[in-house]
Amino acid sequence: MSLEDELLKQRLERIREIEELGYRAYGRRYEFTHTIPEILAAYGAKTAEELTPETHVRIAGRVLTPRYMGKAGFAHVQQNGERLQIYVKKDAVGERDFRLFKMLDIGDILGVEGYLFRTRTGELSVHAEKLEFLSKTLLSMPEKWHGLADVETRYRQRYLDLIANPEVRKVFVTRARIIACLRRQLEARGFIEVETPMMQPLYGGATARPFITHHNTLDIDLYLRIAPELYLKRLVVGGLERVYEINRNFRNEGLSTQHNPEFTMLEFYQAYTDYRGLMDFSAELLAQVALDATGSTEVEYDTGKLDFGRLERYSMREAVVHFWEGEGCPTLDNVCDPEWLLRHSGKATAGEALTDIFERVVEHQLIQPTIIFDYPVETSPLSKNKPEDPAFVERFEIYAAGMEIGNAYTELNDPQEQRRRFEMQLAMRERGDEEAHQMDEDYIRALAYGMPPTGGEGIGIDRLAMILTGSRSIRDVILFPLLRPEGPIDLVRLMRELDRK
RNA sequence: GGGCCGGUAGCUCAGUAGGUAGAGCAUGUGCCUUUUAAGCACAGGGUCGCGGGUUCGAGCCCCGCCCGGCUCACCA
Repeated sequence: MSLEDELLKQRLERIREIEELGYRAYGRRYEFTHTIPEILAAYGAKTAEELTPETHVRIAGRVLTPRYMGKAGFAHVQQNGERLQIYVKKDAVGERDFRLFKMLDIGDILGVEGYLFRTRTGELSVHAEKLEFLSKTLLSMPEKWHGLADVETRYRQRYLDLIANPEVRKVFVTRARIIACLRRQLEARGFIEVETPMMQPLYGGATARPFITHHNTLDIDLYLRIAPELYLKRLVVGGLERVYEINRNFRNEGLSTQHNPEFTMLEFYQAYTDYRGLMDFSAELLAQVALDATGSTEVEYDTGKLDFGRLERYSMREAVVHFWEGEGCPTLDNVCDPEWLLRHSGKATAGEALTDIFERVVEHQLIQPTIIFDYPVETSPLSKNKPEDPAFVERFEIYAAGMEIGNAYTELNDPQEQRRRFEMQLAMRERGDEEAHQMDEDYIRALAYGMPPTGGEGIGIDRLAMILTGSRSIRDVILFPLLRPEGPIDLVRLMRELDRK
C-alpha cells in the first residue's frame, strides 16, 4: 500500500473518530472575536502582566506544527498569513477536547476559545478552554521548514503555495493594492470604470495573434480580445470622456518570464488631453502606486534601485543617441536620416529601422523608469501624427527594469486618416504580416461621428506588479499562470475505493 | 521552436565507480502538563517522470517521449 493510500485511509478513519467524539469533521459557522492578525496587532506588545484570563478570545485557522507533550501541547494556528500559538492543556479543556487535540493533523482547521497569555519563553498564546473542529485535511501539507519549493507544484496548486510560503501571499496582497491604488487615483480624477467585450467579432487595438472561440447559437467565431482600446474610444465618442478598464487581454503568442497568454491591462482614455498630458499623469500615477505598494517611490529590484519618483524622458531618436554603446555613436541628424537608419537595420522603412535599432540598442538599458516618446508612424496605426513631422506619431512608452510597462498616445481621431492607416495595415497583412491590424469599419463609423481630441494609455498590471513585488517571473504575480495540463491525479479513484469500504 | 538545467518517499533533498534505494520533515505506536524546526524509542511508506536499448546487473550509460525552470527568437 502506498503512503498516499495509507494516509487517506488513516485520515478517513480519523474523521470517523472525530465524529464519534461528537464533532463535525466539516464544521459550520464559527464566530471568532478577532482574526489572528488583529490579535497580533492588538496584543503583540502587551506584557505577561497586562494579559489576564479576562482577555478572552475566539480564533480560527489552520493548525500548523502541533507539539504534543503528554497531557498538554502547543500548536500554531495560521489565519490570513499570520500565526498565533495555542496552548492546550487537558485540565483546561477537558477530556473530550483534549482527545480531539491529540487527533489533529497538520492542516486541519480549528476554532479555539480561551484567554491570551505569554508562555515561559514569552510567546503570545491562547490558553485554550474550548476547541471546535472546523475542517479536516485529507492530504499532508508541505514540509514545515522548507515550505513548498517545487515550482511546478507552486503554480499548479497555488493554494498550497499560499499556505506554505507566506511571502507569496504578500505578493498577491501587493498586487491587489496596486490595482486598488490605480482605481482610486483614476476615480479621484473623474474616470469611470467600464467593462467592454472580451469576445469580439473583430480584434484590434494592438498587434498580436488572437485566440479564437465559437458561439454555438449565433454560429460565429469570436476572438478573445487582444486589447479593449477600440471599444473604449467608442465610449469616448459617446461622451464618456474619462473612462478606464482594468481587465484581461489574451494574446496567442509565446510564453516567457514576461509573457502570459492572458494578462491584465489598465487602459484609460481622457478627452481633451494629449500624450504630453498623459506623461505628467503617468508620472503621478506610478509614483503613487509605488508608494502604496512598497512604502516608497524607490523600489529595489534585481536590476538595482528604481526611482518612480521621477520618470526620465527621451524621444526615441534621442534615446538611440544617448544609450548608444561602443563605436560609431550616431548624431541626432543621423537618426533622423533615412539612409543612415536603413544602413543600420535590415528593415524596409526608415521608421521600422529606427524602432529596430531602438529595440536592439536601448531597450535593455531602460532600467530606471523612463518615458520614450515620438514613435514612427509605421508601428502605430491608431496614434495621431506629429503636426511638424508626420512620419512620427505622438506616442510614448514607459519602461522600467528593462521591460515595457506602459504605452500611450494622442489618439487618432480623424476618420479619413484612420481609414488610410487601416488600409496600410491591410496591405501589410496581405504581405503576410499576421499581426497587422484588421479593418474595423464600425470603429471608423464611430470616429466619423466625431471623437474629441483624446489621450489614451495602457499599463501592464502584471509587469508593474512584478517590479513592485520584486518578482522575476510574470508567473509569480499571476495566481494561476497557464501551464500544460498535468495528467492524471488519481485521487478520485482512491477516494471512491475507500468510500466503498 | 532552439540551447542549457531539472523530475528519486506526501514535502525538502542525498545517492560515490553501473552492484540489494537513503536522510530530515511528515505518517503510525509508545513516553512526556510552558513547547516552538519540541524531544526520545520503534515501525510503515518508493512504477527512481514514461517507454525502449546497452549490460550478468541501470536511479546512474544510450535513444525517444512527457512535464517544468532558465535562456534565445516573437510579443506587452
